[in-house]
Amino acid sequence: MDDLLVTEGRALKHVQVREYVRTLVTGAAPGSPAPSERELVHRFGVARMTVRQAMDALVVEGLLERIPGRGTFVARPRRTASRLTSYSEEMARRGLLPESQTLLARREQAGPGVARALNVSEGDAVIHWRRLRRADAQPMCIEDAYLNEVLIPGFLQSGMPTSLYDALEARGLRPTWAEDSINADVASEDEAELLELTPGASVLRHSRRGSAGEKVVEVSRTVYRADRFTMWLQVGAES
Amino acid sequence: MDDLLVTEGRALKHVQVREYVRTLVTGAAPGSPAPSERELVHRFGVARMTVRQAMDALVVEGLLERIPGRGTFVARPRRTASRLTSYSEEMARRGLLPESQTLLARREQAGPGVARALNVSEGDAVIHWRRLRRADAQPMCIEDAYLNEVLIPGFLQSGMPTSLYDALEARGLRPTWAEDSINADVASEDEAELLELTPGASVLRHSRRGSAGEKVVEVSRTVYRADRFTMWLQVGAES
DNA sequence: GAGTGGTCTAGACCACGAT
DNA sequence: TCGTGGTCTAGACCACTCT
Repeated sequence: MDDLLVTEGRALKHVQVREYVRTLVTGAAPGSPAPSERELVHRFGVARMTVRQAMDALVVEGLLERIPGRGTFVARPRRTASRLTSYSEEMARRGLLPESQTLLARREQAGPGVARALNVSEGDAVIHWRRLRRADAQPMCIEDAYLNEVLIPGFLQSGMPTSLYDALEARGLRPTWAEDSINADVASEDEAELLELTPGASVLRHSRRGSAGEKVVEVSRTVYRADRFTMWLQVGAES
Repeated sequence: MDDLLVTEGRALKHVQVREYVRTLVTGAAPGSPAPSERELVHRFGVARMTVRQAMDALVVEGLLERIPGRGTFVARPRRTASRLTSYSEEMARRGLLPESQTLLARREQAGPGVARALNVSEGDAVIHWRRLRRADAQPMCIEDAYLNEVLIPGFLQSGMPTSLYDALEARGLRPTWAEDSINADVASEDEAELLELTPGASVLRHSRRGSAGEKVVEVSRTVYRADRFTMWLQVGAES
């Protein structure tokens, strides 16, 4: 939120110092020295506590590392839990070309399960979006996404986007938090036909409840061809 | 109030204030007010910047939340990515009784795949621990864990623990970071026999590379009965 | 108007690392 | 010895909330 003030001419001093140091430091190799606190005091004509406030923020961010008696240095990037990735991003990471074919996109009344997951009342309007997704032209998965229409009015009318997560991000609603469940199963007849499998072939089922802040924005169920898809994830955080 | 501080002979002032506030605040309901900064200034006879340093630390920890013009309050606990949980913890969470039967526990020479994953050289000594794991007396999964023997000397001789993660934790090596891969498959004949399945039944395969700090401490492959196991996980972090 | 947190100053002394 | 970050002081003004 402080960042918003940078565009204004009257940015807070500690923000000015922080952003100045950030530009110096982004892209620099881990271990490179940052300016010393006293150097920044002279450069900006501010008190040392102000400089420390600026540097503190960057240290908390994980961008800088202080070493008493030596100085302040660019920190080695910390490993943290994965950002939630969209299907497009996932496939791009694997070097595959993602494609999507909308099978269904309409308003529905929320059933009991979807209503509970989306934190809405049964019968409330939700958007149901079903897509067959391919990678390098081969069927990969079928995804049923349910969205809370109250949060994204006019979504269906605005033309369906390529990437759901990009569309949500444009509205400030990209999920940053998700509860997932994953299990192994076999394909139903309908699924097998769409995925070009024989019924009974192995599939991976993935359910997600994705939230942005306090709001549940997405509930989805995806069924993947097990022979083409292995889920990768990183969990935990470096101490 | 001084009573709390007696344990520390020469604690730093901001640490004294921080720990005093922490004791007041732990267990308090989210939204409860913390002492105001000026109140702490008077109580401890310190400068306000010192109090702010103390409170800043608790805010960064996620314990407190500042609301300008109103005060400082106990924060609602933040959602963060799951701690890495052991099998025992996972089953306990589901209300099931975990059991483990060691099928194999010995030193081996690392093969190419395990060596690469564990960051050791091919042929280095590794510990291979294979267990059949049950939940409420029913077969649940087979786990093959590989451990870097250099990090845990005497592990095999010390008697096998019930929980690998507890044993690693006792050595300061509990993984806090993992790279996982998950896919769906069918049981092999050997797996089917141990898991009391028919060959070809659905299973969930889970591979993990778990690290503590910079060290890779655990590489494991686990095969779960799909009819009894659904993986749950939480990803991302609240913004 | 009183109280709160947010920002900021202009100094100070300390422990520690490098030279 | 000199420079570094770590700690600390005793004030100040601001914007904001609550009553």
